[in-house]
Amino acid sequence: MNAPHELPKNFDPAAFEMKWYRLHEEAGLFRPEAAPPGAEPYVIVIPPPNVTGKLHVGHALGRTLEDILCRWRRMEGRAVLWLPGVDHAGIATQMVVERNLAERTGQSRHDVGREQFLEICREWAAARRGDILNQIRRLGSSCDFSRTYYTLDEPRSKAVRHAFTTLYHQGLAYRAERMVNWCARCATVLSDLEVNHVEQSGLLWSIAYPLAEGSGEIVVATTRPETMLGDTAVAVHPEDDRYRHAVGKTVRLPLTDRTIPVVADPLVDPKFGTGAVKITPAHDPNDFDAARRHGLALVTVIGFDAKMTAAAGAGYAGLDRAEARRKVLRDLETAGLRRGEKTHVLPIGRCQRCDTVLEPLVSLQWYVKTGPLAEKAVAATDAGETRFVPELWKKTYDEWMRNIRDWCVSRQLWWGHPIPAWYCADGHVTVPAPGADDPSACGSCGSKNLTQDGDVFDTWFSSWLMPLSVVGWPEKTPDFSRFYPTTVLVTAFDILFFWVARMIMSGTWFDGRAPFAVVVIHGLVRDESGLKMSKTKGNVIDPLEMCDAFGADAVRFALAIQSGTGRDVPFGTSRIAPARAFATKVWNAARFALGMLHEGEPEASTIDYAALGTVDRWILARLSAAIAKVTASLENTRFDEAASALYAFFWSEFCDGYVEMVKPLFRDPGLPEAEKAKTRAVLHRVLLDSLALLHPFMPFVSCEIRDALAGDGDRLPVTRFPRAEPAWDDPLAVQTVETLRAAATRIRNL
RNA sequence: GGGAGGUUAGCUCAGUCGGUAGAGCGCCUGCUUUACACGCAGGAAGUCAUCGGUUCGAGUCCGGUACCUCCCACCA
Repeated sequence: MNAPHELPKNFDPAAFEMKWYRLHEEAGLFRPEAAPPGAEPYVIVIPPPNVTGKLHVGHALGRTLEDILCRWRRMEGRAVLWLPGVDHAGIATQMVVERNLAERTGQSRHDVGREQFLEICREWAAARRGDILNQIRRLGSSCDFSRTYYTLDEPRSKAVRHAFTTLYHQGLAYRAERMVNWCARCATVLSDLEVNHVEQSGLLWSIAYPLAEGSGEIVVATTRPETMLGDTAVAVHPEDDRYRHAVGKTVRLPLTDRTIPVVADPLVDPKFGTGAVKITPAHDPNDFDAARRHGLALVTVIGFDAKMTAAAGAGYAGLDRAEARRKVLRDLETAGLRRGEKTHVLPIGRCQRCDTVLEPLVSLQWYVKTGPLAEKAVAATDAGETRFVPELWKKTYDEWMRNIRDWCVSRQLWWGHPIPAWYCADGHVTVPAPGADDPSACGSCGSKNLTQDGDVFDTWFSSWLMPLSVVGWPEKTPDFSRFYPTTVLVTAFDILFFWVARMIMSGTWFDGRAPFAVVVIHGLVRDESGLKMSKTKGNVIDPLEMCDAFGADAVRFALAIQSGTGRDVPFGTSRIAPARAFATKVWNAARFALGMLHEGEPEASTIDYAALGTVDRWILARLSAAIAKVTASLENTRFDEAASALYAFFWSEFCDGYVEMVKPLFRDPGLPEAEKAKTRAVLHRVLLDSLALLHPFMPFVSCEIRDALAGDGDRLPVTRFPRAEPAWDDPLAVQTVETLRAAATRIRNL
């Protein structure tokens, strides 16, 4: 414990913020082991930031809210475990490393080869990992860094393998040939969630398909003329009189030498377009299904590189899909088969990562059968095992869970967890039992000639296990038994499906217990006028720059006080400046108080309540009310309410009210020292409690001042959180002082 | 096409159980009052989107309308 001391006149957060962080981290205060033995655990797993990324405002908000909860609960005596980690970010990392490689050496990943490329990825990721963790520290996040996880490390790899092999042997992981979302730029399949549907205005072309028997034609309408080269039928509605005569006949497929049948299918909407639809089973999900119903062949005319294949015909093979479209339209025009076009708005799927237009293609991939998992998850959330804050998100979650589709978990990338599946020359699949080693022979035919699947898992296939894997699952570690399930998850709504819903599935499926008791879903951080941040608008705010300019305390407070009921959070210098002003206010109030307190005996903390006057009783009553309000607000995860209550109490009541009222008292030479000592004790107590109350929100300035005041800045993170004192409730004193203050205002007006 | 949310001061947002509307920023007027000009003391400013209903009383509860936002969605 340091001796109480003076504070410098200038409030300079940079002078002490990181000093306190390092001191507390090194003292092990952020580890659950710092709590008294037997303390009830309080566990939060950090949503792991991508190793490719830099801490952005969204992270700053999430980490701030988590830290407020963790610091508060820690001060309440809970064994707080806040687990930090970093995500290996499959596609994102591979993209960055590939780009770097190309810029540096002009080589592609294929040029350097898989092993070499993975080594480069590993080195790059290792170099970046520390940065992002330090950025989390800069915000003051009181994580237990001794337990830091990485989604691609040994324990996490074990968990991924265990999960997949378990699901496989339960019949819930399977390999199937289906129509998938293919990104030709990333050269991988994507899950449905990774597709951005964007409405786009395009054209709907009408094309005539002549009847094979000679006279007549059927005009089909399409938005993708280039795929006609892969048509294997034309479909019309069974009840459509216009086309009834053609059903069962064949048409000549223009630009090819093929003839294709006309089939009747209720899927066709007679009112749309021409009422006749070309069927291209290899390039359209609906047509793929229709082909199954009618036993039609698949003709693949677009390849995984988004170029036309040999099957597209001599004139088209090798063309890019866009060039192919132009050529097809030109050639149809020449053949006299174009029948006009009209504008049409259609939803188009784009790659979430690189915005490339996705191609629906048929390919063989690994899937997780999500139905049974979703059912268990929903049963748990319905039973209240996990509560959503705000509650309305449960509806969105329920809705998604009800309509859930199987999850495509394989990716044609190199960077990620390898898929533990082996194939023999005959195509038999061998997946080891959970916990078993790599197979040495085919499980079906005994062949020793096995090749491991060359794909890796979707990054989310490691993330969805987080609450389990970070505490050692599937091993029954001491951490697992103590810290699973976790207490709270704080996250933005944009990963509700990607991450939150899937974690609930993995927890309930593999362990039986939901992975967290509460999910706190916050909004998006926007700029100070409420606009979405974007590079193009140039309104992106770097939280770390803001920490340097205003102090991390101010950044945190600004975020907390704006984060209302799960809604978007306006943020910017106009929001941070008032928060810094508040920190400065606290600083200066403390400087004043120190001056008063140090004139008398330093240990002036014993309050003789019965002997106190009205003003002292008033501020104690208000302090108690503030404590009650802050505590209740935190219990309801109303960070904005808690911060506002603190701000209003400290500024309006303590500084503008109490301090101004006691000033003349301290300066009155006629007043006996014993009288002053009573008020000094109250001043001391109010300030001490205020700083403790403030600590979860502004950990640094609160420590710096507590250290000056009581010499215990090093222990503040584990100092008891203030509790409301019912004995201080004094409505009469409150009313008297409030009447007095109102009267003062009236007099000043005169 | 389905679903969710929003509309309160110039701006960004609070508003608990229905009882005479609040904050921050901005604006105006005074203040170098020895903690603080990142401050102090005051002030102006709202038809609570709109229509109807319930009620002694509605920003708050119920129904409709308008506009805005977002999410989900394989129909050409």
